[in-house]
Amino acid sequence: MDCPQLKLENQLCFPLYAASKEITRRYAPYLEPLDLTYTQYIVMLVLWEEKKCNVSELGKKLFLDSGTLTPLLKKLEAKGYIQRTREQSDERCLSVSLTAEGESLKRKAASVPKSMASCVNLSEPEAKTLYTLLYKVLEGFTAE
Amino acid sequence: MDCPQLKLENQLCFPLYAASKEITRRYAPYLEPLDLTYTQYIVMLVLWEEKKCNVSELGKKLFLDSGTLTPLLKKLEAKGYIQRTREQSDERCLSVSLTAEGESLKRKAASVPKSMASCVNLSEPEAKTLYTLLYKVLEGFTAE
DNA sequence: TAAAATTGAATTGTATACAATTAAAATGAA
DNA sequence: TTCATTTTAATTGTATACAATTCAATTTTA
Repeated sequence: MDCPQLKLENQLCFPLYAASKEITRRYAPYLEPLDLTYTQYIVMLVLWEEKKCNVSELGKKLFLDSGTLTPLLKKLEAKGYIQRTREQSDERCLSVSLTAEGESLKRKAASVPKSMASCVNLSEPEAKTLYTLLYKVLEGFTAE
Repeated sequence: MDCPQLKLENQLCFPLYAASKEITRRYAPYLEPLDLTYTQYIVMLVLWEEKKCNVSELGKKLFLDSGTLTPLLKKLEAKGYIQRTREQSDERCLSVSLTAEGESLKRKAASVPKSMASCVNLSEPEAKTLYTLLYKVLEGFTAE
């Protein structure tokens, strides 16, 4: 059995998987001064934009479920970056919002994207193409 | 603070992270009949090509370390797909090779790539471009 | 309106991931 | 040749991920 389609080099999934992991790993040194992991960082990105968000909204935006988010949000709360409160109007919903400390952390994070961009060896147009193709893959999925 | 560079939509890392996770997740139904997870599957891809490989070689090819591979390889051994033996010439090295059952699993796996490709909503040239850009990112990293 | 269905988080269980450390084996230098 | 160094896996500890289940709150329906 030759099966060229089973060769690692013929998979599209693999460089996607490997590149994603490598990028996440290389974020760590830049995120460590903020006391954030990569996943915690993208949650903070949403909150810096939205100010307030419940768990299911976070999950939809970030492709994460409550099994991942619940413990992660408890950690962010323990660090003092966010508050978790039940919504008055619907006690099922957990509302997540920034503390003053969480808000001020945004200033320290401002330099992270530039530092990371310099790690990725792509030209601006290449990066844009990659971005577009990745979103096309994602949207092709959500279409189901 | 406006900080456009901190918006989720301006990150290249995020669609990479999300698309990778989604693809991995969508492999599961196709891999379940093989009793393989995604990571176990890519280990098998290497072994179907190489026949024999030690842990550090696997790690280099797949961007995984021994902390991930050691327990994963023990599971593949427990399933009866691989053998783990110390090399005669250097007892530090653990040689991983296919059993007859692991080898014959290749036949059942042959249809997986085509099934997955149909999940990804890209034209052939788009997929090729994506592939090339992802490897460029990966190679830019290994250059350090 | 009371029961059924749905929704939103939390919990449980399994499987990665990776940093840091450990331990054994092999190599190299004095 | 002996001891320090290096190499290779394994182990430990922390942090995701996600499927499946549970549980409480809300909504829908008969």
